[in-house]
Amino acid sequence: MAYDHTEIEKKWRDEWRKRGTYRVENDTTLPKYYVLDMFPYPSGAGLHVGHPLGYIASDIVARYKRHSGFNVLHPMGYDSFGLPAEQYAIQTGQHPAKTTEENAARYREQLDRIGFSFDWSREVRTSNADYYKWTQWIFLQLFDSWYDPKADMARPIAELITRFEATGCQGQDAEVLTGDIEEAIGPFTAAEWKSFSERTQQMVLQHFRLAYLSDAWVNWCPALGTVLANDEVKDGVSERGGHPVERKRMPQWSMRITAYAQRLLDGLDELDWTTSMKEAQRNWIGRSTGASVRFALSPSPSPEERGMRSEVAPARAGYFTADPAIAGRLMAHANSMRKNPTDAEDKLWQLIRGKGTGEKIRRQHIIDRFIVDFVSLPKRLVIEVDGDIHDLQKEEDAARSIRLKELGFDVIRFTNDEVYRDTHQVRDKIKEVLSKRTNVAEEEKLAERTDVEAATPLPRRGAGGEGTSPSPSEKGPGVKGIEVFTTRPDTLFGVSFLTLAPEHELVQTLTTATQRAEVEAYVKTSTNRSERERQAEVDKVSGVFTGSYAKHPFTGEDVPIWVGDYVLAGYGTGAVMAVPGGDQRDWRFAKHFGLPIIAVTEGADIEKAADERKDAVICSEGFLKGMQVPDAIRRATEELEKLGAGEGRINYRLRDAAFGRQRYWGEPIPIYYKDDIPYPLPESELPLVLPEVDKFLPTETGEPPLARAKNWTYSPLHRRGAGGEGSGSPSPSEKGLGDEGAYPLETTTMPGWAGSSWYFLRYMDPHNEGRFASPEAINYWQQIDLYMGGSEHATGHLLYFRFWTKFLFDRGWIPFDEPAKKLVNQGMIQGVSAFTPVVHTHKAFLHNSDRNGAKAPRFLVSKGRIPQFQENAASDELTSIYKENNPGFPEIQIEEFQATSFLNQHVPIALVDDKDRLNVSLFNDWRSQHAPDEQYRLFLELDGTFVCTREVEKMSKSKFNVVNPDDIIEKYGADTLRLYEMFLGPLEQSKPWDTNGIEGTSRFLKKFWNLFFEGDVLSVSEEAPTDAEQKVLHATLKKVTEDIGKMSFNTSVAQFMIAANELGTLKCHKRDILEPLTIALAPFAPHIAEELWSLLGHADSITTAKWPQWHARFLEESNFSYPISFNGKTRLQLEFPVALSKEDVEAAVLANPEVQLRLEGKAPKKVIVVHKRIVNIVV
RNA sequence: GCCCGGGUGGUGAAAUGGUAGACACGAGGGACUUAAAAUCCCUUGGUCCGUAAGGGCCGUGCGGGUUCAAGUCCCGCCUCGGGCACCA
Repeated sequence: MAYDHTEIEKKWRDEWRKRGTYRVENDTTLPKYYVLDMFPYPSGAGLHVGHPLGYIASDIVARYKRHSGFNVLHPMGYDSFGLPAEQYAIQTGQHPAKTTEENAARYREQLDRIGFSFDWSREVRTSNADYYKWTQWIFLQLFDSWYDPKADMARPIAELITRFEATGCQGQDAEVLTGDIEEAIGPFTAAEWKSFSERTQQMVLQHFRLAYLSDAWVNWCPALGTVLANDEVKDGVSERGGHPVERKRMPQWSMRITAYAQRLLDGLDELDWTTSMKEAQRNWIGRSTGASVRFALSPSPSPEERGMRSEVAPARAGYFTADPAIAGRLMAHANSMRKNPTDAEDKLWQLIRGKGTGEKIRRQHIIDRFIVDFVSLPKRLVIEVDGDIHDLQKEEDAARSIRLKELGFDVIRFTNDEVYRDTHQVRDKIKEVLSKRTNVAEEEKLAERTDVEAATPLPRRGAGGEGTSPSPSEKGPGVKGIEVFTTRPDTLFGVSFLTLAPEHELVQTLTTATQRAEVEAYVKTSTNRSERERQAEVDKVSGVFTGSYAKHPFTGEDVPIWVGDYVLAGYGTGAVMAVPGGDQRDWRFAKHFGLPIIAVTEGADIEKAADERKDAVICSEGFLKGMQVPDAIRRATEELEKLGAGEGRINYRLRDAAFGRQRYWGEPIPIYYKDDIPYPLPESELPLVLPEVDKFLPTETGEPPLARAKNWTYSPLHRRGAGGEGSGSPSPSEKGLGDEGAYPLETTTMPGWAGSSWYFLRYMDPHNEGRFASPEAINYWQQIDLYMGGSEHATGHLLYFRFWTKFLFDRGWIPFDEPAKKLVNQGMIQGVSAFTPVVHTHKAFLHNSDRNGAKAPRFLVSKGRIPQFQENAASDELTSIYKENNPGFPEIQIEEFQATSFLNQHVPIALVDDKDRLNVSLFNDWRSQHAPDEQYRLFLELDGTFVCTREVEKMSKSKFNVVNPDDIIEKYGADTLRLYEMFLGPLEQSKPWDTNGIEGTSRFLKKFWNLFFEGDVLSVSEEAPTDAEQKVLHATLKKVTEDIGKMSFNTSVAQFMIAANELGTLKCHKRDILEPLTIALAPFAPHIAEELWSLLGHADSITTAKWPQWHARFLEESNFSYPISFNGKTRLQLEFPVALSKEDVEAAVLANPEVQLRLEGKAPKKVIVVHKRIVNIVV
């Protein structure tokens, strides 16, 4: 009977479905094994042959483990929220849910055809509300948690509040602060905490929550209309689509992954992941040890020089780090100023509040880094009432106005006197100005945004606001100066200047009047430059002097402070101590601006370059002179600590992860705003279902698409959902929120990585309605034993995945803190692309010729004729064609006709045969469909064929090199496809797909099938196997068993081939051989194995069969054929009994006449005999 | 620039320091066949000597080294792929 893959595979697909063969129970009596493939995004393009590679490998392991007595969890589902479906929705108006559904159905169909043992009853999709309910729930847990560095774990935020109420946040306790704000928040007492308004308290808490709202620099991608996480940006463009990305500051939900930096690093040590994967994560986390060094400011320049109040600068200078604390204080201050307005302010407020001017006016509002007295956000008008103090700071006010102007605000000022004299007149004046101003289209957005800003203590906000004169606690000992981070404190004596990032918050403060214009211009241009531009110009040195000086902590000398964009705002403190003698970047900066370069290490040639060696001796003057670098680092750190000018410090490159997306197709963030402060939706309100919208675009005012939804609000007293029915009584906490009505809901949605950060847990218990997964299920299944997926997820998914797992562990929801014990990356299967060389017409025609409107077809040149073209031999031919096509251009001067340069144009690989010959008629058909308007000419070989070129590259639709598994399956069957993908080479390696090779595995299956048949009749004998047959069987079982353990599937397939070939030669049709072999083959080729199994008379599925053990006794040989080598070169083979001792082998070898002949009578210097291996004779 | 991987026939590749190229594709030759497909058999790293049987030499990116023995270990380079990148 011939092997009919189509019929067999269909039969067993149906049968498996019917029988529920792959259904997995949470059966706790069996040992468990959890095999997981990385979550696929169901793209519209469907699967190509590269996608299933990892799935096949993991399926083999899953099936093998099942044969070996494990209860195996091997689920599949879809990461079904994401940008492509949404982009498609924007273009076509199709709801992303619909496209996603269709794509998933197509994926399912394709996956089913390959014969995977997935338990589809456990399928999860991130876009299903019963799934994302729990994604939202986890978000709420993150929002409700802070990271306690003392316990080194996440804790409920309630504990923090209790602590604040009891002891405030002081001294040692201030260390509790994590991440960006670690050092920034000023201490406060319990009493102060209690006196804070609800608003202020919530803002302080934002600094601690693991999911928090802040104003942050983000990667904004205008083309995608959303922010991107760092790992989604590659080389300054978006990973998806390659759109430019710019830096932008905006309110943003973030995840405090930085709190976990050290644990994410440490955890790697115990994981069985590839080194490259671990290295990528280590790199991304980027831990570096060094010291923080504080440079006090040199005596401040006079107020005139500085252009601002002298007391502000040093005080502010105490708050040098990325500085939410100041903002926190600023807000608190703004609040208190609202409560304690000046008389004039209050007088005016009473008139203009409410609808007094026809516009909503806010008072004491933070804009950028200033608190303004009054503002109309929609009309972008700032109203200032100046007290006497302003007379002293005209210049600062001017600077402030400039900054506000940049942001689109105009400022009108009134003096106290004016207000006192006639408040109404002032009001009318304001009304008049307001009425002339156009309402900024983004009214709503702006109002919200700035409110959020105001509600959020912002990093790097600080200096400059009037009335923010520092409290006593901000002055005094707290004043530290400029803090820098360095990994080389040993080079401190080589510091010749400091450099601040242009975004550094002290730049404004430190800039002297004379330098102001230059600095501001510089800061402006460098912040406006896109990331890409900045990256492209890394070799360009730029910077500007602020005019100020800092004090060297050891020498006390004045060190000039510069601004330079080679310093990154986001790393360390955004400031560096420049050691041009020891750091190449500093060196280039110093060279460029003629700053002094001090040699720090012995033997350095500082004229040529900085010396960055770490195995050197310090030579700069000072107490470190003569010390080895590592010793000097230690000593310098100690000295800094003694002086209170710094301390040892560890820095991470890892940034907090941007979490919100200004997009529709994602999980809604379960947050509502009351008084602009984010509050968590009560758990009972989950899931917060993604609302329907009329369009999937941002609103006219630039708000995310969710803002289009009707009633996108939350009313504590009226339950959301299901038409307001069953309005259960609100919980006490809900009551506490008051009943003012509907609060706006958050309009950004979660990023793609949210749902995929915990999906492995849901598979354990996918239908649980009361918990993300039951503790029983989690305790049983535990961690993933084998996680299979692409290495491109090294710094994105896999880091967040580990982060959420650690978090859930901290809060006691799961009993382990790493998701996947073993990780294997399958390589990429590349495509083979075919190209037709095309004459580069610009080179050919446009040379020195007037060519307006001239047309020419594309000249496609067969590979073999290229040399002829390059020698210009075809130019007459081309010229005539060119003239033919341009009858209106009789006088075209084709001065020099050269077709020396060729471009490669993709053609579908399917149109090219295995000798690279193009099927011209199919090609013509394809062209007429694909580019009907474009003319072309083919230049054939002399034999009339057209030969293409080939290249291996990524498999993708646009390169016309995609091979669809469906086609392969139709022709050869799924089992052949599975075997071939495994046979192609080592799993981890990337390799090109070449369909030609598939014949080999296809033949193998036929041969294997034929072992069971004689002619057309099933013929399996019950005869006892011979030793030779047993040897084939057991050698195969041994090899395959060992290879599966090593995930070396290509060699196991080769071994199956050897077995089939040898058993074929032996004409073996014996059950005792074939049956175990069939079980061993089952994980690789499940359909044919299942069919043969049933033909062997089994009613049960082969998947329940026990894995056959191999026995060494069948592999024992009585003789071994020793290779006899002379000086390591094998010359002959001699067979001896295995039992023969080394000495006997040696004697026998030397006695051999051929060996004697080769020795030419000389005695060998040495004879090495390795038992059952080799004999080497040294002569 | 830094950090990871790789580099073996025409191709995909195999090889606990112990016979380099298993297995497969492709190619060449042959059998069966009216023919083709399918199937089966033989040859297939390069090169030289030989009519032949057979034999010699060279070969795992390059150059050194360790060893009785190196694709495998060590040192230095070249090169391809991936990750990170003014990260102080």
